[in-house]
Amino acid sequence: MRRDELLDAAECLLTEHGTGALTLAAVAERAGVSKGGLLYHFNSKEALVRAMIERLIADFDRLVAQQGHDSYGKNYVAATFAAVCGGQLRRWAVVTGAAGDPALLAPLREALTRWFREGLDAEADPMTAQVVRLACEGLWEIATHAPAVYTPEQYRDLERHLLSMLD
Amino acid sequence: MRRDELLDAAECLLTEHGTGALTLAAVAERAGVSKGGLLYHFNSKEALVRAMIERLIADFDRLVAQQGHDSYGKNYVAATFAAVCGGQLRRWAVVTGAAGDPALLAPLREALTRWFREGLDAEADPMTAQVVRLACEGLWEIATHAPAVYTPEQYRDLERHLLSMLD
DNA sequence: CCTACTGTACCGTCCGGACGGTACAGTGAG
DNA sequence: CTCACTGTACCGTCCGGACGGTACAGTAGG
Repeated sequence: MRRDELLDAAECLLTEHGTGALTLAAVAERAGVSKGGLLYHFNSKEALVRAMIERLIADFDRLVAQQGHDSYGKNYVAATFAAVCGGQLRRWAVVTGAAGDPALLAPLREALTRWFREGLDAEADPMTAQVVRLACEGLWEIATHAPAVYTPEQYRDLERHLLSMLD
Repeated sequence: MRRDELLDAAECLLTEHGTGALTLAAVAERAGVSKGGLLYHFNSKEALVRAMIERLIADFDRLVAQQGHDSYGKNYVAATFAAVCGGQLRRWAVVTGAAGDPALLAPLREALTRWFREGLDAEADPMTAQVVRLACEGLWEIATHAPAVYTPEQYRDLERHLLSMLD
């Protein structure tokens, strides 16, 4: 699908040069496509950003589902580390892209609420489970903005520790 | 200081209508000032955003220093909850404003690293201390994007719990 | 007389979006 | 086999508008 390559190009621009660089012309050039070609797939800039948000949510849901633990909470932790350590840090970038118009963030807000509530009743210690999920959120922030804070080994230790907190 | 009112106006626009609404004309109008008057204080849009970032960092540092606990970690937790529960959620908005150019975020990245490392050696259980700080980061995210997740009482419980984790 | 503005008029640039046209790979009728 | 037609995937150009920034004349307060 050429569509995905266009979304990739948009994400790259966002992560590398910020929202100011996210123009239709720049995305098109990055993807090796003309501006007209880009607008064929996404008939407005808003549609492009919306698609980025939707793909982001779908990808993470898929990642959670792929983990093989025995609770949603643990799968969520594992998916977070898989994404963060795998260098898939586009989340922040995509979100800033959508920050131009708060309405575009609505699907993400909804997803965030879902990620936070799902399977919480099944947890043995709800308070600890919440702390773990909050820590996962925080991890995104740190990995994106202050990656020097943790080494790969520390990430592994942290993951193990968070998973053990859910036992 | 009139300068602060201008920064307030810019933050309001950012939180309410997103980065797309942050134009010099709009900020001036919101603050009841002419565009010329705004440019008298901040001679470019970049300078305005930079000032917002700097004020954000300085304010949070002050808030941490105002807390009366016996460790930096606890003061950090208390300051986070004070800011989040007090409705001071401009952090996210300000950051998106600066996301137009990643270079503007450098001071914030530095502050984030500092907030994360300061007093970590003095903690009895470093791993737990890190989890607590990560959870604080996550709290910003949740409070900003999914405020319905927690009631005021849950915030209080969560704060008490995080503080107790540092004992 | 200086500081802190106001107000207006304006410029150059950039950006989103619209539009018309092109190439080409099917596909189904006869 | 072929001709007509359809849908997909683009290209190149153009325009209106918004935005950042400049310039400058004026003014009210201390």
